[in-house]
Amino acid sequence: MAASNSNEPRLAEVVPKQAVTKPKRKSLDGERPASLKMLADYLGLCPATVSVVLNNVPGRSIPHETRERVRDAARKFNYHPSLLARSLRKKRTFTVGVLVPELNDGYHTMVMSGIGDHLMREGYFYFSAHHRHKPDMIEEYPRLLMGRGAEGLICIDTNLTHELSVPVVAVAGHKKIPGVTNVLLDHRRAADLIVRHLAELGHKHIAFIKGQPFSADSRTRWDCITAAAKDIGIAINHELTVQLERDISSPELGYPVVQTLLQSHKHFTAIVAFNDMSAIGAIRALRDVNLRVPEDVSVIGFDDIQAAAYHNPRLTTIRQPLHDMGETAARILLQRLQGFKDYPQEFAAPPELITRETTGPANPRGRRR
Amino acid sequence: MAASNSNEPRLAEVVPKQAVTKPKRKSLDGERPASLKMLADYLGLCPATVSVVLNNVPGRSIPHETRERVRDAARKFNYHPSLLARSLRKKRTFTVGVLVPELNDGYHTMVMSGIGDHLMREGYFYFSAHHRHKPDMIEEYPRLLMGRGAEGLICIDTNLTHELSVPVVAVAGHKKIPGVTNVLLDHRRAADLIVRHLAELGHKHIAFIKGQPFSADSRTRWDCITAAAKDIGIAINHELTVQLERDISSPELGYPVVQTLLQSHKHFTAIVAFNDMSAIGAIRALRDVNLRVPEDVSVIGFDDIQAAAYHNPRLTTIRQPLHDMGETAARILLQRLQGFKDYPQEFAAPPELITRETTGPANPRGRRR
DNA sequence: ACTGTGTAGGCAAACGTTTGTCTTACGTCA
DNA sequence: TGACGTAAGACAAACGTTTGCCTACACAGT
Repeated sequence: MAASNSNEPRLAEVVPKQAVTKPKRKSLDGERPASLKMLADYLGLCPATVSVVLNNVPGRSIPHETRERVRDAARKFNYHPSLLARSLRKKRTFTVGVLVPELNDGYHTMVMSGIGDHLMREGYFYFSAHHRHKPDMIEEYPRLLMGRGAEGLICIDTNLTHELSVPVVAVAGHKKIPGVTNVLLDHRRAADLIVRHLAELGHKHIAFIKGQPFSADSRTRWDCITAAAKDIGIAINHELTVQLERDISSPELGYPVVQTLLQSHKHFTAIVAFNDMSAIGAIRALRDVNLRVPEDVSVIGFDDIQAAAYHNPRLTTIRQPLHDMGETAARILLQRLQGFKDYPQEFAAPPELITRETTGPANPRGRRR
Repeated sequence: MAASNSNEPRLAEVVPKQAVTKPKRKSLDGERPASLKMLADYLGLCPATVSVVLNNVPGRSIPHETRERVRDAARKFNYHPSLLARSLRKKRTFTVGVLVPELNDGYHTMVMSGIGDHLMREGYFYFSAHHRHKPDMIEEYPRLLMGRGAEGLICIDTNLTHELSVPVVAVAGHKKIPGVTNVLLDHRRAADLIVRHLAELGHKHIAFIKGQPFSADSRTRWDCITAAAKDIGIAINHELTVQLERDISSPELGYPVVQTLLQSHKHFTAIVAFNDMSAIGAIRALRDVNLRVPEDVSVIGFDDIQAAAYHNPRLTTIRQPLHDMGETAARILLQRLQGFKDYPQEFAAPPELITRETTGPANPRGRRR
C-alpha cells in the first residue's frame, strides 16, 4: 500500500505530548503502530470520524476534501487498523480453524492447499492444528481454536464425536452430526470403478487392504467395495482381506500386511489397496518375493498422490479431487458463516479412475511361489 | 516455558455434557458465552476481582472462600476468557505466522510439522499462509499476518527482501537480514558428502541439476558443491550443468532438464540433483532412453523425502533433518519473543548421506547412446 | 419569524479483558 | 483513644475499534 513515503513519518512531531516531553519512554513514540486516535489527534477530528471515512461507511456525510485529508494521513502514518480491536467490537474475526491429523501427509496437505486457496482469496485467515489421531486432542483443539476466535472449523479426516457451537465442515467425514457438513468422495462410484476395472481385466481372486479404524474413510470405503463387488458378481474372500493398523504415512504402511498375505499362500491376482501409500508398500512386498506387477499381480491404489504417477511402475489408482474438495469445504463453510441457511448437508465429489501401469489382465496362474 | 497462564480454566471438562442434562438454560447465560461481567454480576463482585481470582494474580488478597465461589461460578457457566479481549489488553497474542511457498510439498510440510509440534507444545497457535513464490504475496502476507496479531514469523524457503518489525526465523534462508535468524542445513558438509561419495565410486564426469532461482537454497547449495568439487579435485563441466525452472513439486520438475542434458550427447556417469523430486524425474528420463540406474548412471538426490526410500530403485540422497529444523526454528522464535537477546544469528543442521540403490561404481563407458 | 432539511462531525457507549490505585471496614497496638 | 496496618474488593482507565445518536450550524421555503 503506502510504499511511497521515503522519509519516515515522525508521529512524534505532531503529537508532542509524548515524545517531546518524555524522551525516555522510547516505546511510545514512532515505533508504536498508528491508531485511530493518533490519526484523529493529528487531523483535529475524532476517532469515530476517521473510522467512518476509512471504512467508507455508507450514509455518512463527510465532504470529499476531509476524506482525502484522512486518507492521506492514514497513508502517511502507515495506518493499519488493529484487527484484534475490530474483531472484539464487531464480533467477527474472519478466521477459521483447520484441524488435521498430520501436517506431513500428501492427502491432508493437498486438501489444505485447496482450503488455503479459497480462504485467502476471500480474505480469511486460518489457524491450523494437528492431532495425530489422539482422541484427547480431537476433543480439545476445537475448543482452543474457537477460543482463539475461529468462527468455524474445517476438519480433515477427523472423527468428530459431537456437535460443536460453530459451523463445521468435515472433509472425509462420514458421521452425521448436527451442524457438520460432510465433504467426501462419492465412494459408491469409486468402488464401482475399482471393481469393474479389475473385473474387466478378468480378475476374480482379489485381495483387499482395508484402512485403519481411525481413518475416517475406512469404514465407508470398505462397505462400498463389498457392495460393488456384490453388484458385479465378484466374491470377496475374507481370507484375502487384510487390515492396516499403523499410523504412519509412508509405504511401510502396506509392506507388512502384504507380507502376511503372501505367507498365507492363498491364490489372488490383484490387490485393492486402501490408499496409494499402502499400494506402493504392497508392490515392494510383491517384488521382494519376485512377483511382477502387473504381470503376476495387479495393484490398484487410491487417492492419486503425486508419487503415484512417478512410481515405477506408474500406479493405477482412483483420483480424489482433493484440492477441489478443500476448496469446496472452505466455500461451504464461508457460506454458512455468511448466514446461508440451506447449505448442503453433504457434498460428494466425483472420483476418477486413473489407469496406469500397475493393473493388467489377470494371470491365470495367479501369483507363483 | 509454557505460555504464561498455566491456570487457564479447564472448565468444560468439569461441566457435565450439557446437551443431555440441561434442556433449559439457566437464566443468566442466554445466548452469548459467559463474560467476566456476567460472572461478576452473578457473584455480586466486580469483573476485576473475578479476573484476579481466575488468573491467580499474585499479591492480591482474596479469601479462599471467595476464590472458590468464583471458580465454581466460572465452571458453572462454562466461562472461557475471550482471548481477543485479553490480547488487546495485554498486547500479547501467543500467535505466530508461518509463511510457506506451497502447502502441498513434502519439504515444506515436514518442516511445518516440526514447527507445529513445538508451537502447540508451548501453547502458541499459528496462522499459515502460502505464497507460491509470488513476490507480491511475499511482500504482502507478512504485513497481513502481523496485522492479525502474529508476534513473530517463520518463513520457510522464502526469499525475504527486507527487515520486518517482528522477530523472524527463516528456514532455508540465506540472506543476512537484521532481525532474521536463519535455520539452514550445513550445506558445506552436505556438498562434501555428495562429492566425496561419488568420487569414491570413481565418478569423474558428473552432471548437476541446479535449483530454481526462486528457491532459497539454490545459490548456496551450488556454491558449496563447486567448492567441495574443487577441494576433492573433481572438475565441473558447465556443459553438464542444467537448471530447474518450473515451479512445481512433482518429478516432472526434473524430467525435461535431463532430456535436454541427454540430447547434448555429453559424457557423464552421475547426476547430482537439486532435490529428490527432480532426481526421480531424472531417473525416469534416463530409463526412458534405456539407461540403467545405477549401472549406467548414478543419481543422487537431496532432502530424503518419504518417496525417496520407496522409490524404485531406492534413492540415494542427503537427508535434511527437516522436522528438527522446524522445531528449532520455532524454539528460536519463541526464545526471541520471550526477550532472549543473544539468540544465534544462524543455526546449521547436520546433513546425513543416505546410501541406497541409485548410486554405484562409475561405468567406464558412461552413458551409452 | 418559524419550520424543515441537510451537512459535518462530535459524543459516548459498547466489545471483554487487565492492572494500578483507592476505599472501606476491621482489628491491633501503644 | 488515636494511629496504623491490612484484608477485601471496588473503581476506573486503559487496549483500538465501531456505531447509534446527538448537536450545531447553514440554508431554503412558507
